[in-house]
Amino acid sequence: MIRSNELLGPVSVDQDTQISEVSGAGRVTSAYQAIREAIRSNLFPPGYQAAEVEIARQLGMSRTPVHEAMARLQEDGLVRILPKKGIIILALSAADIEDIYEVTIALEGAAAARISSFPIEQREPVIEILRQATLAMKTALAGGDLKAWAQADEQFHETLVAMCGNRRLMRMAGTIADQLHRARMFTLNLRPLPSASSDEHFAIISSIEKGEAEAASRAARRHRQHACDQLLPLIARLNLRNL
Amino acid sequence: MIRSNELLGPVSVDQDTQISEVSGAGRVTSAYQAIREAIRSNLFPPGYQAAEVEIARQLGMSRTPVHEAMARLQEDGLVRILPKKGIIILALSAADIEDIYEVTIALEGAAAARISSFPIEQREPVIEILRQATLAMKTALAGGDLKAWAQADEQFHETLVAMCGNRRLMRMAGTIADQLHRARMFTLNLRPLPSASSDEHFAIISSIEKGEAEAASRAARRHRQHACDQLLPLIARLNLRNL
DNA sequence: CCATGCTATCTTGCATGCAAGTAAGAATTT
DNA sequence: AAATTCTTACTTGCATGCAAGATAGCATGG
Repeated sequence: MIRSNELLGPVSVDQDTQISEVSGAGRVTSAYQAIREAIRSNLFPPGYQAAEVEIARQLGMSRTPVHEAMARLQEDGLVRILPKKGIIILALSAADIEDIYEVTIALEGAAAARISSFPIEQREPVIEILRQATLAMKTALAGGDLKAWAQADEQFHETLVAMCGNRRLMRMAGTIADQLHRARMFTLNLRPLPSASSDEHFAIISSIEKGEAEAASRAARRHRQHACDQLLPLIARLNLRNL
Repeated sequence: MIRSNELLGPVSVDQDTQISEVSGAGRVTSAYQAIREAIRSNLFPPGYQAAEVEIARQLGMSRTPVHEAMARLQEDGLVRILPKKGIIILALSAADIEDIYEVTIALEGAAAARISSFPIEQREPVIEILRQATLAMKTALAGGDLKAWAQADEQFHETLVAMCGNRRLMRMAGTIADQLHRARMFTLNLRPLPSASSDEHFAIISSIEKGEAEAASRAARRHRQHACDQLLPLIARLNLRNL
């Protein structure tokens, strides 16, 4: 059983092992974001078993906010609360990834469609950001900087949902996007160079520019579907469980 | 300001005003479901201002589970927690309805596509349920029983997402569907008879039966889009704020 | 040596207590 | 009478206390 001390530092410096606190609205939000980031960045890897009181200590707060944050994280599908036993960071199975992609495909498709139906003066700045991000992808790929490529790619997709104006969609997509992040980072250097991505992005941008909502939706969905089709066999073949 | 006593009963029987408790996993879930149902059924109408302690009393539990349930309900967009002031049941604006429909359209489209890609032996029973629900809609409509029609319609859509096998999608769609429920019930007798719905449902069923995922997705999306296009002008025209 | 039962400990679930912030209304002043 | 200040009651946010369940390890009996 993996315990916190083995991962966050030796016992002797236990008093110092604190994950960075995020100042925000309340302690619950603070805990939620901090834990989430810890999971996203793999500081809390899948299988990591934590106790509320331990995380609370690391965050410098009582169990209550951590308890509430964990409930939210379980809702998000990131952790599993085993009653009277503890909290375990969940791994993502291949089936999970497929489900997550399916939802992402649906939501991003809707976001692309919505942006396409904006008036031109509202579409213009969005298109500019999307284009910049895609160009950054191209240059990063040309320079062999996969990490920069991934970052630019994420910015493209984040922009797509962040700019669509539908808050519920944004929240849902955001929640789900974090879960993909880990899987994508893990397989980043394992998969073939994603050279087609830029073109697919440009296809999405082009449809948005022309105001063709249905085409933009389809292009966005096709793009994510391709990514999913590339990622899934990799995970299955390598029998990657720790995502 | 609307207070609980005015809505849930006179003061003299305060000790008896309890909203039905749902036995389940824990008190948090119990509170969540009970409050959610109270909102859904308009027992807690929009604008209703509640205090944690009051609801806790009605549910026969302490503030803590109610507090956590309320946090979830705020996440769901059903209530707003005003710090140090109270909890207010939110109304749905026309823009909210539009956003909700947009997400529903995306998710149900994905669900329909997924079901279409099932092997035939798995598709068969789903199709049967969908067909039954649609037939029930037809007979209800013929008999002028709008309430039965709405129930059958909801069953159709619930089945679509419940059977798709993607839990994340199910949860998201479920959360959002509840928010539509109120609006649909309010406008049920105000809108023209939804005679086209059955045919659109049959179109969805047909595509699923043929295993045409993309067609099923499109049919499902078009159907919900039509419903949205019918509902929104009504809400705007009647200046309905209390949804 | 192995199996079985017991105990000590660790876990969450929830109730309660306390602090801090808000608003409404009473009391006071102009 | 009107405006202003102060008090008081009520709200959530969070810490803490306590109970109940689960587990691991030890002791005990075979």
